[in-house]
Amino acid sequence: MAATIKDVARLAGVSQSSVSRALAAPDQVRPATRERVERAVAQLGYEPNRIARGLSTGRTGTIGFLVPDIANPLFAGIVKAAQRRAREFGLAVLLADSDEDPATELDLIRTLTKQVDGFVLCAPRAGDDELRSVCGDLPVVLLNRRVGQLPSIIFDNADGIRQALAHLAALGHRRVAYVAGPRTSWVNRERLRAFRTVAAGLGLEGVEAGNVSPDFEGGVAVADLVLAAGVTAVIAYNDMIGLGLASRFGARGVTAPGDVSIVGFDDIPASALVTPALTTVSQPKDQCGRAGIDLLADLLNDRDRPGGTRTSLPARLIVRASTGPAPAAVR
Amino acid sequence: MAATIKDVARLAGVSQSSVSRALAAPDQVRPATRERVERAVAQLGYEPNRIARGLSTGRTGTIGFLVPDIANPLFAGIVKAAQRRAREFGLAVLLADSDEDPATELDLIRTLTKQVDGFVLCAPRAGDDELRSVCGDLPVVLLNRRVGQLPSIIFDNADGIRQALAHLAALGHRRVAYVAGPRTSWVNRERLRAFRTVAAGLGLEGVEAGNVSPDFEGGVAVADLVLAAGVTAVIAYNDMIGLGLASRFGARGVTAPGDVSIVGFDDIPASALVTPALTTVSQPKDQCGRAGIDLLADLLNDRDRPGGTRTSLPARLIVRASTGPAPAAVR
DNA sequence: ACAAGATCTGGAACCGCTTCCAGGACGACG
DNA sequence: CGTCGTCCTGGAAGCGGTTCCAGATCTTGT
Repeated sequence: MAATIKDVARLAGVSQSSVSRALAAPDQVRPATRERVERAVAQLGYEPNRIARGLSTGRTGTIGFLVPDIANPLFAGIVKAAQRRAREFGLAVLLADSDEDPATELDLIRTLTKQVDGFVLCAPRAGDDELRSVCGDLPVVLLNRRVGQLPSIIFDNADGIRQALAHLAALGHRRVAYVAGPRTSWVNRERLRAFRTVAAGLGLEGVEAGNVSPDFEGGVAVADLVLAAGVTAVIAYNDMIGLGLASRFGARGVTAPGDVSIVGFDDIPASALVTPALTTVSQPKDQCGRAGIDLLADLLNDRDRPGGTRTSLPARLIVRASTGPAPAAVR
Repeated sequence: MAATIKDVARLAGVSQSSVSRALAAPDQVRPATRERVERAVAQLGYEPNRIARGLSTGRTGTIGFLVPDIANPLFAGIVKAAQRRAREFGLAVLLADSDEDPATELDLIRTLTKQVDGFVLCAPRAGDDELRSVCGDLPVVLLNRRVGQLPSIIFDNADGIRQALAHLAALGHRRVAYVAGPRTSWVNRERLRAFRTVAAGLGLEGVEAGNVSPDFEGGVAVADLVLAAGVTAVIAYNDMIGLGLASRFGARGVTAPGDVSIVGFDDIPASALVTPALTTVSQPKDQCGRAGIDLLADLLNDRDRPGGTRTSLPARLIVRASTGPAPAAVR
C-alpha cells in the first residue's frame, strides 16, 4: 500500500496541511518544518496521488491528444515530439485516434473531455461549430487547422504550395494538377485554395482531381483521371497519394520525371526511399508537436503569450528525383 | 458547471446512494426509483466524474501503453488497433514513448503507474528484473516480449526466421547473414537465437552482424561489413535496416536480388514501395494490439483465461522482389 | 517589554463518488 | 396477527488530497 499524506504527516509530526504546503508552496512553511517533511517523504517514498489531487484541484495533469491516424508518419512524428515535451511539463498524454472519422472524433473528445485539463486536436476533421461547442470551455489548441480565433499551430500550406508551383513553373510546366485529399480536411481545403491563387498568379493552368483517401490506393485510383487531364505535373495532397500516382503511372508506362513530375506533401520516410525519390513539401513536425504542447501549457496556466496564440510554421520544398523539366513536346 | 450526483439526487428526490446504485447496479433498485433517476440524469445531462469515481474505487479507467518509438510503423499500427479496442472497453489510453531508451522507459512506467489501472508494455527495452519490479502488482501485459510467466503476446519470431531461412535455402543460398538490431531488444535476441538453430538445422552457414540501431542509417552503416562476410543473403532485424542495406549495396554496385538477397521484418509500408520491393516477415499488428487490450481487460476484471495468458501470433513471410536465386558463381 | 503585524500552523470543510451499515417497508409464513 | 426474511433506501464514512480560516508563534518597532 502506497504511503499517503497522512503517513507523512504522522512521521514528520506535523499536520496534513503542512505537508501539503511543504510540497506545493515550500516558501510558505518554516525551513525546519519543510526539512522534517522532506525527510519523511524521502523515508516513505511518498508520492502524491494524482487522482486525489485532481479531485480537489480540478486538474488532472493529463491532456488529450487527438489525431486522425496515428499510423500516418506525419501525425506519429507530431505525437512523438508532443509526448516528449509534455513529459517535461509533467503532463500525461491521453491518445485518441479518430480513424479520420468526424463522428468518432467528436465522440472521442466528448468522452475524454472530463478527464483532461485540455486538448490538442491535431488536424481535426469535424466542422468548425461542432468543434467549438464540443470542447466547451476547456483549453484547446488546434494543430494543422484553424478555426476562428482559437489557438492554433499550422504549417504554412500556402507557402508550401507556392514553393512547389514555383519549382514546377521554373521547370517549364504549364499545366499542373492538384490531387485533393479528404473533403473533411481543412489542410486540404487550404492547399486547394492556395493552389488556385498561386497557379493563377504564376500564369499556370490548374487542374483539380479528387477527393481521394489520403493513402496509396487513393493515388492509384485517381491516376488515370490525372493523366487524362493532360497535365505534365501533379501536386498531391500528401506523399502516399503521390506514391500511389507514381505507381499507377509506372504501370501505364508513364514515368516520372520524364513524362510527368510529381510533388507530394509531408516528407514521409518512404518518399526518400522509393525510385524516383519523391519531391515533397516537408513540414517541421517536431516543432509542431512541441509548440502545440507549449501553447497548451501556457493556456493551462493562463499565461498570456506575447507572440499571440496563432502560429504558422515554415514549410520547405525538398527537391528530389520525381520532378524534372516539362516534356519537350509540350514545352 | 457540470451536474453532480447530488443534483441528480435532489431532482429525482432520492438519495445520492440510490443514484449511484441506479447507475452502477440497476437491479438493486426498484424500477420506479431507477426511472426517476434516469429521467433526472437525462434532464441534467449528468455524467459521472471519473476522477471522483477513481478516488473512491481506486480504478481510473485508464491504461498505460508504452512503446519504444511511436514513429515506427509497427508500433504505430499496434497502438492504433489497441486504442480502438480500448475504446470499446471504455478504457482511455495513456501513451508513453520511451525513445528506445531503457532508463526513460522505467521512468515513464514509474510516473504513470499511479494513474493507470494497468499497463501494456510493447517491446519494453528494460531488463527482466527491473520490469518485474517496476510495475509492482499492477496488471501488466507484455507485447513483443516475454518475461518469465508474465502475461504476454508475442509474434512467432522463430517461425518467421524459419520461413525466411527456408525460403532462402530453397533459392540456393548457403551462407546467410543476420543483421542484429538493438542489444536491448528481446525480439532481436529471439530472432538471433532462432537464426542460429534454424540455420544449423538447414545446414546453412550463419553469419552475424550488428548490433545496429533499427533504422535506415543502421542498415547503411553495417552494409559493408555484411558484404565483406561473403554472404549471398541477409536477414535484417527489421525493414528499415533492410532498406538501409539495400541502399548501401546499390551504391556499391551490388544489386538485390541479383547479387544478394535481402529479407526484412515487420512489413512496413515503405517495403512494398521501394525497388526492389522488400521481401519481409509480416506480423499481425492489429491482432497484437487488440489481443493485448483483451488480455489486460481480462486481467483487470480478474477473469481467468481459458487459453492461458501467453499467446503467440503467427508470422508470415511475404515474398517480394528483394530475394532471388543465389548467384551462380557461389552456387 | 509590549502591542501590532507578519508568518506559520493545525483543524476542518470540501472535491464527487462508492459502499458499508442500519433501519423501514413489505410479503410470506406459521 | 406477530415474526421473520427480503428487498430497498438513506445516512454517513471514507478515498487522498487542497485550501480556507482562525489561532498560535515569531518579528519588529518603539
